[in-house]
Amino acid sequence: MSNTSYLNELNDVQRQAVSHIHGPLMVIAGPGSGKTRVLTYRIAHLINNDVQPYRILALTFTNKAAREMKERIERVVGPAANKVWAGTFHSVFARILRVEAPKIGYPGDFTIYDRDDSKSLVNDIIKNLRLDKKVYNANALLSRISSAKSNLITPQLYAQDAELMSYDKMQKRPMTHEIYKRYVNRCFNAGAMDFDDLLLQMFRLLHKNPEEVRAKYQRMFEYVLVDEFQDTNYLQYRIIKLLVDYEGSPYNICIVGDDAQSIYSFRGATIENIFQFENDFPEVAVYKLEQNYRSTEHIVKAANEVITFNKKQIKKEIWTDTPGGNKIKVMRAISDSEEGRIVSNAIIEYKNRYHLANSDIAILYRTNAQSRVFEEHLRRNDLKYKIYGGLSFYQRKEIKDVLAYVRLTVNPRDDEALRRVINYPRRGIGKTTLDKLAEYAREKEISMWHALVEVAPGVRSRKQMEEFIELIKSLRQKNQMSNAYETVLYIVNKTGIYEHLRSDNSIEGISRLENINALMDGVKDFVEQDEVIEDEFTSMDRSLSGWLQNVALLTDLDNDPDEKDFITLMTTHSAKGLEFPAVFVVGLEENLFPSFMSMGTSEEVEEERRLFYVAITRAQQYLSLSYAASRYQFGQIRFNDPSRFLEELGDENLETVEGRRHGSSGGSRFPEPKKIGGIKKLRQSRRAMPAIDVANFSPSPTEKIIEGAEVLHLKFGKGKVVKIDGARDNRVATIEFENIDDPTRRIMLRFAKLQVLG
DNA sequence: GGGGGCTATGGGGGG
DNA sequence: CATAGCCCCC
Repeated sequence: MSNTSYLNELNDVQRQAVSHIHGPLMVIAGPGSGKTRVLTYRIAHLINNDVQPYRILALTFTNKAAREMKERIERVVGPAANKVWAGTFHSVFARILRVEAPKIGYPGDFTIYDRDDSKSLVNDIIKNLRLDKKVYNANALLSRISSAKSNLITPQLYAQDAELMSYDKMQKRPMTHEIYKRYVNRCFNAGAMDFDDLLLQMFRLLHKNPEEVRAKYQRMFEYVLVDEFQDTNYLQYRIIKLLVDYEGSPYNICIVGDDAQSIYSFRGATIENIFQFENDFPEVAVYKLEQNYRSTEHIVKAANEVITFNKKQIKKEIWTDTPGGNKIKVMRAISDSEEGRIVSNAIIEYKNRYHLANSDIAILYRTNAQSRVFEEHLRRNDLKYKIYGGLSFYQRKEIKDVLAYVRLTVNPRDDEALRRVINYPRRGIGKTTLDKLAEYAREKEISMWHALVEVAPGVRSRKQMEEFIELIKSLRQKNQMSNAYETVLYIVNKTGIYEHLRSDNSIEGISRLENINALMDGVKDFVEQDEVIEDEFTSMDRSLSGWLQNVALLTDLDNDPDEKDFITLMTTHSAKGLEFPAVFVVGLEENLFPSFMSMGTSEEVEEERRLFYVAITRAQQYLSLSYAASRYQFGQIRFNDPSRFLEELGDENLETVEGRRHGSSGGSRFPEPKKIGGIKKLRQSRRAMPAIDVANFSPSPTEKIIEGAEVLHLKFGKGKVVKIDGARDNRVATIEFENIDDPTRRIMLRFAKLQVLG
């Protein structure tokens, strides 16, 4: 046995968990309690105890987590770490399905439909059925379909389920089951799997082939570990059980999780799996990691405090033995843009006072749309930053266009890809032709590609269609003879995409071209990867098809940025598992965090609270929370109360910051907020703020704004002009507003949006 | 029958 | 603020 000095880096509970080799094991791990360390050291420990690396399966939820895990294992055991089956549920199953999918009727080169593909497919089905797409909302239907799949409810079972059917009837969507059925058929006929299918088809594969397939993987995966178990759904748990729960199994299953950090119930995750696990594996050994090594005392205490407002939880209290540290700062901004300014000013101050690097700092928000104002202010202050998520590289139009051709090259039955590019670049195949084609395909239950081949000879746009067919055939032929890079190069040239983009000299056009080039570089890297791992699953993976499968499951989070020292901007969801010396959690307002979409039931609010818990526990030393009194949301100004979560942190952990004056900093049209009171007091004063009917708001011409006029301002509400000074373009109105804390405001008429009343 | 421009509509978190 | 669908022109 090799070096086991890593055991000395662990506390007692951690060490027990790591050294637990045989039988089921559950680790409940609070934030910052060394969960990843336990997981990786346990894998290293297994390898040191002569377990073959490729017989260890470690499932995570993000590629990043999987990659980090591998890197950390490698530091202990060396290159053998690369043979561990560590990856996301989706990527590991996709890898297996590439080999095994033909056993359940799919091609090995199956396409992965992303969310947009699924959505346009559902919309097409709705159109075919002549249903009202306002009633039959594609997103609602997709979430219905997704949750059916995640609960192993087939279209047949769905139609027999009285509860589901009556719910749909109540929602005025009685045809949901029919849409579900058609959706499944259309995906299957296109040789495509959506994200849920990667799990569902894996389940079906194991379930239907107990001898050849299931037994093979049961034997292969001697040890199974699941990270973030609280985020698993029913289907994922069933797959895990198929792999480890069988006659004669060693039951070497280890799950790691924290119910307080369960934030994915919207995609079917259920904490019930934790309770179920204890029932299914009664001999399970349970270890609770509660000592927090990450954050200073006030942060830890506030986190404990806030989570007690949730009824549903496994009792657990995190603690730290390093007392002291800063209190949590709470900052109020008058508007969303002001919030951007306050936060970037605070960042500058932190960097100076605490000598922080950009990379020590993160701004976390509830929704991607909030990133814009921070971006603006950070750029203005020359602070380097990187935004994660949002429109990822692979979701950009030009990238999706190229990928659609790649998909067609690999699998011409891919209807969604075909629809996307059959007329891009323009080749004279319009809506009418496409509709005819689609109808033909639907009647004969064949793919659009086959329809195209059959229909082409006898119709008016014959020539264009035949050209397209020849194009795709030539791409396929090229792919037979060349490597992935050469084929993609051929694709962008032969299809005319490259030419088309090069003729566009706008800034957007140039950036599109750059993106295509970046994509090409990516393929090249992929092809030239020199790492050779010879097994049934990876030896063939340098192909175009392998590359496609790879990128289909990548997200923005997976790209390493060129610049190293940057401030991180990301959603609270994607921040899970990360930590930063200084964290700014922003937009802490009712209707935003908690989200207006999740305020209906107490369960939903509890999930939002767990999300908040995740957010604040990312901070190691300096935590700042901010909220804006007014904010642009959906194209209008909204006034929201400060988030309820701010009141749940325990006042002794908070420090409410006075708005500092930065008179010369300019840029903002809004005066600094003056004295900031306690949050409760603010709440009351805010309530007096009238909601402005934005639809009927129309700014008056500036000459109408004279002394004594009653005016309405979009952000500040109703007020009276007391004075006008300056001349022409530089006129400034002094206005007393009725319902804001700091009523006297000076407003530049050139920029102001004021409506004269009466 | 295809192409281009305009209007209306919807808008969360992610593999 | 982005995309889909619609209308009008070629």
